[in-house]
Amino acid sequence: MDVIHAKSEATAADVQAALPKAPSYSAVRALLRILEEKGFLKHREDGPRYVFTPIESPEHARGSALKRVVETFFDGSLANAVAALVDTEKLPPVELARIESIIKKAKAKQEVTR
Amino acid sequence: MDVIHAKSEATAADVQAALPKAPSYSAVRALLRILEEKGFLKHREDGPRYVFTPIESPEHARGSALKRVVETFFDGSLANAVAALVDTEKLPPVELARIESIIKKAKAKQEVTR
DNA sequence: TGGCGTATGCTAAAAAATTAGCAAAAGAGG
DNA sequence: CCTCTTTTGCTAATTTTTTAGCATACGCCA
Repeated sequence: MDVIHAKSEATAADVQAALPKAPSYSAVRALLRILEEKGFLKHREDGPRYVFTPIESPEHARGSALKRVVETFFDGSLANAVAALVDTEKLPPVELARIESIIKKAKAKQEVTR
Repeated sequence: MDVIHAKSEATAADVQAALPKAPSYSAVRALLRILEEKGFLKHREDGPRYVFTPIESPEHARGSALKRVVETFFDGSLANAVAALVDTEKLPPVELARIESIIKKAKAKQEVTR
């Protein structure tokens, strides 16, 4: 699932290649079929092969994946999460600047609404 | 797994209760046993019951879970992720302030090192 | 157009997860 | 001390996932 979200779309071979502990090709194909039956994926035919895409919109998938991690591991606090990543990774200055600017905008918006 | 990370420790009943689409109690017990065999969990006995805890440290689990989501869904950019959450949720001002302060500190640190 | 590589459809078998259920042990509370 | 509840140990059956493999279809390219 995540593989397909990450790539937007993928074939059975793509999924298998992207998986670190890849099961057999047969298993991947079966799984994709099942995920489609369950309504998580759809496929279109591209020449000889099936290209699978998620049903869930990227925006929604992103939001819920991130929210879940923040709630599960960071006590629901985005600040905690940011702190962890800032600590671990050396974020490029551009990233820092962007985050800063996002926060500023959010604060400004709240000022207005208040 | 995530349930146990979220709670730091949990019994079979805890896990089942925390799971939205909970399988049977038997399945939960079996799964915990398997996860322990595979080296993801350990347990201690607390009176009559087993209390399971993760092998992986909370810090490490947090870091990799977050990093995975950021890479899978946000193109590796923490800024993108922050933007998404800021958009979706109305973050409390305290959170915004904390993030801002974290970023400032990170920038300061980079200045020095440069 | 003929051959080659790749993908699917399908089937059957093997492995793993899920389930149910009962006996036994431990703690709690009267 | 006895009973009730909770939880594990264990077993057996069912369901689901994973696997292998073959026939068939499609596209590519010499």
